[in-house]
Amino acid sequence: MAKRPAQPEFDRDCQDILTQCACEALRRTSRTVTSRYQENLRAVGITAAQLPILVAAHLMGPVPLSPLATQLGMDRTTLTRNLAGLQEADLVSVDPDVDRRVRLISITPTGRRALRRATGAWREAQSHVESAFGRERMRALIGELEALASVAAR
Amino acid sequence: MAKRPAQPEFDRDCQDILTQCACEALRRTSRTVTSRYQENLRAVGITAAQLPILVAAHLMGPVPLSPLATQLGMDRTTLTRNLAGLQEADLVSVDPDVDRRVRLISITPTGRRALRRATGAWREAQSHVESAFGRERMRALIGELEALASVAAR
DNA sequence: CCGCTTTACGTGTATATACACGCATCATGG
DNA sequence: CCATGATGCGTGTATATACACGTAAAGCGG
Repeated sequence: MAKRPAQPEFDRDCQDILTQCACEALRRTSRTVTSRYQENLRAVGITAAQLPILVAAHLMGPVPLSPLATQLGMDRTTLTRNLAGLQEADLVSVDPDVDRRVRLISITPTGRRALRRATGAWREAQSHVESAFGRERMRALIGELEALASVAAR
Repeated sequence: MAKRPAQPEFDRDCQDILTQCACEALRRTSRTVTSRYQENLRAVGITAAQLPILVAAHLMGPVPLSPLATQLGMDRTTLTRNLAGLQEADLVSVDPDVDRRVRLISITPTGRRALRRATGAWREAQSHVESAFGRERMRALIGELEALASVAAR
């Protein structure tokens, strides 16, 4: 029986999805790198997703949920869910605002102590990666990631 | 009362975690870019995480689960869970091997048809990003991501 | 052939992510 | 004031991710 006509376009797309797709490359690298950092954070008892939330809560003081989510580039509802765990562990507090629609996020004293230990663990992981990959090279890469995010943002 | 002694190291780390951390930059960009691609794939009925699995199953023929997970740079158990949905939708099949420990993954005819429609939707998203970000620039970025993943891999 | 190790995999559990939908509160024009 | 639209959030649901642990099968030395 005769073979189907070749569809070089389709085959090329399939290859490209594994080797040239920005989404897939990001997701894959994200998985791998997250594991590395998370390994260090495990001893501190916080996750790779919680660390930036804790930091932002520390730096932005009492801040409404939505601006915090925007700052972190994550969905508002994702932040709501992630905050539940941090609140449970008494690392952040969620308080009412004068505007009663708003919930103000802030870091707690316990959270600040955890953050101090976390930054140490984080710097270890960061240093390892910087050493192996190159400090300036990583700065450049992160700059490109920000640029790509800007392009992809709506 | 006297202010606590400044801890410039801690404050710098906090800033760095938001602006210089490879993990956070990757996770954030990954979220944003995934949304963009997923938006296009929605019409096809598959997710951004499912697409590379479908492609790899297509290209690697009947392949054991673990090598497939390695190829995709994801945890073996994550792939198991993700395959459940694809199997449910009859896009991939999971069959026994002569070695009865092994489960062989392959794409189904239905999966191949879905993949054809998906590649079209994917190329649209990919083209948009390439246009806005620069084709060669994106190639370079993806190369750097692969290099970083190699560094972070154990 | 048998016991031990190694390999390939699934499951329980926990967290992460985000869309669709709905609710309460605020602001504003009349 | 008050109706109406805009704003800020939570919840239901579905998927994604991976660690810890357990199980079955294969390999292997004796």
